[in-house]
Amino acid sequence: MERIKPRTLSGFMELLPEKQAQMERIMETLRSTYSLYGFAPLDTPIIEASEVLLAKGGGETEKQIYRFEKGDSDLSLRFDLTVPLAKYVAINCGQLSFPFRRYQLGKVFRGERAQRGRFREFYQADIDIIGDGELDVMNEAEIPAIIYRTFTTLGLTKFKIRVNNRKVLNGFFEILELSDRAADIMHTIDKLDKIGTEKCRALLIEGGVSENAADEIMSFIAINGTSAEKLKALEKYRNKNTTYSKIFDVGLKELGDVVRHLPEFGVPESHFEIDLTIARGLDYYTGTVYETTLTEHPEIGSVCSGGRYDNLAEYYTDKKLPGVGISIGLTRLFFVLEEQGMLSNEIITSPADVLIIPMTENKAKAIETATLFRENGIRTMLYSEQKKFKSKMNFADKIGVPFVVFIGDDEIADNFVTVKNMKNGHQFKKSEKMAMSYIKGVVTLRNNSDLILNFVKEK
RNA sequence: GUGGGUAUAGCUCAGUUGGUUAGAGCAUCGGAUUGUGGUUCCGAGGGUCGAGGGUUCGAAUCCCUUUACCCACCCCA
Repeated sequence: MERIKPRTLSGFMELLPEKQAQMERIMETLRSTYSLYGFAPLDTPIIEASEVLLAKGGGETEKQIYRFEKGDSDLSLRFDLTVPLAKYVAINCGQLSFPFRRYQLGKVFRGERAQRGRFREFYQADIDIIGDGELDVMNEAEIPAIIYRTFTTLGLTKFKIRVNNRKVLNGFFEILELSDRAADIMHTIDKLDKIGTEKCRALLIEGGVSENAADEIMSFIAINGTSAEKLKALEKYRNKNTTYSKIFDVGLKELGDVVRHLPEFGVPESHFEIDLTIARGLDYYTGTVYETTLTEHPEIGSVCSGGRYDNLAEYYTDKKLPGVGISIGLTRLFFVLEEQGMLSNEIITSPADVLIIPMTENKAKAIETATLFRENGIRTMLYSEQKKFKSKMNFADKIGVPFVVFIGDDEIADNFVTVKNMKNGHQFKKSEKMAMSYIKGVVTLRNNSDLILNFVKEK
């Protein structure tokens, strides 16, 4: 028989059981943290009608989307969780209570070329708050608090949430009479970090911006200092918008409000900053935008970003649904943590808390003990294979199970079980029930004290 | 989509100017050792050298084509 060489597609992450256990633990942490802020869980299909996903049309999305036909149906794999949310809210808005807060962990797909830290299938962990017609700016200040708590709960300390406001940028461009080029300019300054000021200025001029305007832009985004100092420096652009909307002034007030409330929400000054170069590629953002990077690993890019949008579902409904949300690139985050050796090896990755090894043909007591353990919440594996003793112990070692229970003829005759602590090798005889409560106690203690990550290598 | 690199055992890789039967470490399996593991020792299995073509007496090695993967750009989480 000709065998086919098994392979996993490039850009698709597949983990061994131990790593998967760590991944699942991180996902649990995200879910519980999101829940703390009153977000409800949501799940939507991975496949949608292409016309729904591509309602906005054009651009990178169309190039990168996985699209196929099944019968007469034109179908696509979702490339983010925001568009499916828009669809969901448009369909169900009559039955939802607004502001609607939902979180969603799910796989998304992008048919771009894979590279370091960039995947074609990856998890996003999104939260969004959707308002009915209106949504207070306070929600925009709450979002970074959730990012902060999520990351610190995971055990991360070295990250920075960078905040900006699109209205500030758009208002500024309006002052320079460059509104028609706003998207291009934002795109260019967004790359400042990567390409440097010289090249950034050159690109602006190349894009048709006058030298004077380019210098204005460069000095605008070069504003530095603390958040308070930046806000103060921005005051000099106030009242310069000629149009009725006064968009810069509105944006500046929003940015000030957000920044002022962040410490009240529990985000320390050290972990956020105003960064006037943050623009975000997606053009539906209209207000506050966020980007979070690991300060020790800037090369990997943003691991969490998002922002405020005014009209989530405009392609599906007349209803005006403003919102704010962020997305954590979970697969990328996990990839960095794994690569940097930051994933704790203290975490329990064993699929079981105890392995019961029958030492005799008479398996009844072993099975009964397994049943008793399971009824009491102990993750129990029963080793049924007819292998040599050494093989059985090797198996116990490999899965990293903390306890082994032997049940042989002696145990059956005198009605006890032999419990062995695999960490220190200690071994003792106990009644089934005593063994059960002993193991349960130790396991519970370990679970609660477990850290997900260790940062020994964080300098 | 654009540019560069790599491809030899399950994994990480050696393999000389082209020359006998292509090697190592790790992993796997068996034995030393049938109620006490991680160590050690001994042994075994495992390869159409990515695929196709060419040059040559002879190709893992040189040439061409192709595919896959990796890195970077674009873009993004």
